[in-house]
Amino acid sequence: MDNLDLKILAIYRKDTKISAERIGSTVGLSASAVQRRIKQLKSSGVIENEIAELKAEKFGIQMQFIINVDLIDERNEDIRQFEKKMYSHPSVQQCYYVTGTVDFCIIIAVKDVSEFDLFTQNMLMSDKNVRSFTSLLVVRNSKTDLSSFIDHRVE
Amino acid sequence: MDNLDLKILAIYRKDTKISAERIGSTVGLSASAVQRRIKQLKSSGVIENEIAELKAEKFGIQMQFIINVDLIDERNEDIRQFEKKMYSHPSVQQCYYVTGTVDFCIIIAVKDVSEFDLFTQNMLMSDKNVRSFTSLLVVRNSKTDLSSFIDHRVE
DNA sequence: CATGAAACACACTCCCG
DNA sequence: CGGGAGTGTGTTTCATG
Repeated sequence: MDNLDLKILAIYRKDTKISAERIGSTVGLSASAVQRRIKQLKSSGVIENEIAELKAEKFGIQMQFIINVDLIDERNEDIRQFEKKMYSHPSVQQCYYVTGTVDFCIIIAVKDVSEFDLFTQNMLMSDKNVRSFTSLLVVRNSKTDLSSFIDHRVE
Repeated sequence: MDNLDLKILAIYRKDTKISAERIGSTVGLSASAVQRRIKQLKSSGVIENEIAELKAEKFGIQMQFIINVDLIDERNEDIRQFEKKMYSHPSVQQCYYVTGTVDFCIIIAVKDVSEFDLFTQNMLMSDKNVRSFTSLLVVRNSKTDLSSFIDHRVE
């Protein structure tokens, strides 16, 4: 993976529908070469998958919460069970199993406060293995993921 | 947006390279109809963008941390400034501005502990407006985002 | 060994019934 | 909505350096 690959990734990552010809014209390569490299990046696993990001508001989702959860029993089995329970719920976006002052950091997306309230009641308060949890309401969040990482490494 | 759209989204969201014909054969529609609907979903903004997910390990990234940050001054200007600073750093994946016991919840991806140490020194400890912060090491995390939300709503 | 150009195949676009 | 002709894109092959 050389610098040309990074340049291609920096563009392609943000928009997988862009044509290889356009990428080539900005990185200084023919369309064929760009397509070959993208294909190679896929087969080598650098590009894991190509997905569509959906606008949550279009589904009535208006709020996000970050919830830090502290469990009582922390055996491997308990951890797995809690994880599975979280991922089975449609509101759970992310479920991080962490080490530190808490055991889990989960991010949920809900319609309104009452849906959040229902979530905490049905998924956390009623769980005998949940010792405590604290919630943070997300006011603003701009996704980036690996974007800046790649962009900072190009050229 | 009807149930057919949801069915299409559930498939297309996970793999934007799948052909409309294959989607059509599973949802019971012609390729033309599927393409029309996808086009409509894009123009209406339900599909925000189509991106590639990259394997962090291929870039030497092995660890993730969740850092909860408490600021001293919380005027709009201070908030914006801190946000901007975070997003300018290549290790920052997510930066949530939240209300609750802390002001920010940021998620960073780094190569090793020393890179994490450098981050806290250069970005947090040296920041005069950072009152305190606590870090959580991510042990395990399976991405889902809106996946389960859509999948739960299909049919 | 990777590149660029050309022939090919496939998927999307658009129009029409 | 489904099917067809037309267009554009990715794929493959080949010759070149």
